[in-house]
Amino acid sequence: VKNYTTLIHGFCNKGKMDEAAKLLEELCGKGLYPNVVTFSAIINGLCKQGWVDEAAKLLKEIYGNGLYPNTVTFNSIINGFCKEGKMTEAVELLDRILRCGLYPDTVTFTAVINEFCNQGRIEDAFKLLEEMRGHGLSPDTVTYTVIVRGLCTAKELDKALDLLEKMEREGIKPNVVTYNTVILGLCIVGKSEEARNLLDEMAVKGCAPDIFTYNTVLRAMHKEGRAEAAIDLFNEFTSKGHIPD
RNA sequence: AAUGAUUGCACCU
Repeated sequence: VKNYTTLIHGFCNKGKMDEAAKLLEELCGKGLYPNVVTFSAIINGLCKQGWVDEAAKLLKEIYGNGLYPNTVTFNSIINGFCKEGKMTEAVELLDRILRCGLYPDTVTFTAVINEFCNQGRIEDAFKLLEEMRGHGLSPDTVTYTVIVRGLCTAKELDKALDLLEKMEREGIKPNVVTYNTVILGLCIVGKSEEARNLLDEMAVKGCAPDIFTYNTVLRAMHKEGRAEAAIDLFNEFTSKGHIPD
C-alpha cells in the first residue's frame, strides 16, 4: 500500500489525476485497502487542481472505508479552500477539526494565515496567530514568513522588519525564503540600499543569499539607476562561484 | 508514503 501511495502521490503532484485513479483501482483490485495517507494524497492532488469540491466529496467517502481523516487530510482541504479564497469554508473546516477530536497544527493555521495575508487581511492574520498560540501552538519560520510577506505587500516595511527581529528574538530562525521576502519588499518600495544591507546581514548570520536574492536586488539597483552598486554586487555574486543565468 | 511560505509592479497576449 505504501508503494502504491507513493506512486499515486507522484501522479497527483503532476496533476495526472486519471493515472492516480487507475492506480487506486489497481490497488483495490489486488485486495489491498487504501489507507488515510493514500486518500490524503489524492485529496491534496484534487485540491492542487482546483477541484476542492471533489476533494470534499472524497473526504466524506473516507468514512465509508472505515477510515478517519487526520489533521493532514484536513490541512489539504483547508489549504485548497484558502487557495480559492474561500475563507469561510476554510475557517469552518478548522472548527470541524476540533469537533472531530483532532488537533489543528502549525500547518493548519499557517495555511489560513497565509491566505488572510494574501487578501490583505493582516488584522485577521494576527488574530489567528493569537488563536493558534491559544491552542498551545507556536508559529514557526513559515508562519512568520507569510505574515512578513503580508506586511511587505501592504508596504508596511517597518512592521515587516520589526517582525523579522521579533522572530529572531523568539529563537525562530529566518531562512533564505524569509529574507528574500523582506528583500523583495524593500526593493518594491525602492529601497535597494537597505535591501543590499539586509543581504549582507543574512550572510553574516549564516544564511547564504541565493540566486533569487541577488536577482531581486540587482534588478532593483538597475531600476534605481545605481549602476555602480549593481556592478559591485554582481562581482560579489560571481566571485562566490555563482553562475548568472 | 500524504499537508503550509519567496519569482512583486507595469506592459503585452
